[in-house]
Amino acid sequence: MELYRERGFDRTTAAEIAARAGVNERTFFRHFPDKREVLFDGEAELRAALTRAVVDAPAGLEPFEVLLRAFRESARGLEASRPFAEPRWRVVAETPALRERELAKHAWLTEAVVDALRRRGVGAGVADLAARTGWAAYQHAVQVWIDDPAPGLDAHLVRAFDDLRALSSTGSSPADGS
Amino acid sequence: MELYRERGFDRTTAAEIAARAGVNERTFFRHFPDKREVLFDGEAELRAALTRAVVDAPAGLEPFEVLLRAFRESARGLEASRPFAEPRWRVVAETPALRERELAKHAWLTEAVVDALRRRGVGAGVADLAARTGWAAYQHAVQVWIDDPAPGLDAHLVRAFDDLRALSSTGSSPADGS
DNA sequence: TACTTAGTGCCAGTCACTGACACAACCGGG
DNA sequence: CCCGGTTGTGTCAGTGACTGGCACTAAGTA
Repeated sequence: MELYRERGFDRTTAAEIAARAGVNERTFFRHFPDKREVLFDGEAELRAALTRAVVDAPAGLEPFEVLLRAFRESARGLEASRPFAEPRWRVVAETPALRERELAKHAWLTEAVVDALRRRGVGAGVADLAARTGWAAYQHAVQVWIDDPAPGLDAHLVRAFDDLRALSSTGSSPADGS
Repeated sequence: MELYRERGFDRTTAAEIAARAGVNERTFFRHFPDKREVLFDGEAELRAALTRAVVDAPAGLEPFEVLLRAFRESARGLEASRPFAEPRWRVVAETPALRERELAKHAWLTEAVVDALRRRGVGAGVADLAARTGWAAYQHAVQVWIDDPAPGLDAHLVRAFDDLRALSSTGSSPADGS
């Protein structure tokens, strides 16, 4: 389905994608609600995995500890699939319409994290704040890792949460390696 | 232009909007790049105001202190315009396509905050992390304020940053009022 | 074998958006 | 006073993403 890489997303028609898949255009739209959705297929599994990781984390952990654990876990899968995922990132990054959809997916995943935290007994307000800011730190780590894969996503993730702690304590600013 | 409220966004055609504005459909698309953009018009000013607030903040402040100041300042305008903004929220909230666009605008605003922080001499990595997580806390506060306006957005904002601090220090969880 | 269900092709229609061309209003300087 | 350029607009024709409706086929089930 990576006609997108050849001609770019905008210059690829739904009819072309369907033809490449040996199928009718109408049939294509029966499998995917729209043209963009093709690139965001695994998100449901990711959501489930994230939810599970949060819910199944050991009791007694603070919300951010739970989130860091869950993100590190899901990051393993992301790191393993980087070779396949990388060309997809490129297409998404250069196409505004796809970036919008990606952000929507992230909001959807964040909601899942909120729900999962609440299932652990975390209050609604704290769950929302923790999920939003934790997700932001996660995305920061992913972005840094995309630009500089050498240290590994896991290391970037741990560092992001450390830096966030340092930022929050109104004492000293963390050292900046970038 | 609030035909959207009467018939909903999806059931309102660009031709209808243009007609209501006493103008041709083609002319409509010369003023707005697309149908959604109509509802996100002040964003450029908001971006400028946010950038200015961050850049002009007193020297010596920590990144989160700068952000909290800037957000509190921009929140004043938001609080004042709530009566006009509220119906708009409703339309956006119930229309997935508009929520996507809103998230894209937020990403755009976050980038502006990153740039503004960097202009203060904040390192690239810290600026990105602080802007993302700070923005997340801001959005959390706005959401809480939408659901419960009584305490004022400013109070919610201060509380969000306090709670974030409490969440980050791996000691105790903040009390949850929700 | 008869009945249902899922997956597909085909057709016609709506609607967001775009490029091209033409026309009118205004604005500068000659 | 007129003229060339800029700006804002209307009109038309076209592309392409989607949608509803109908018919057909293949597979599963009683």
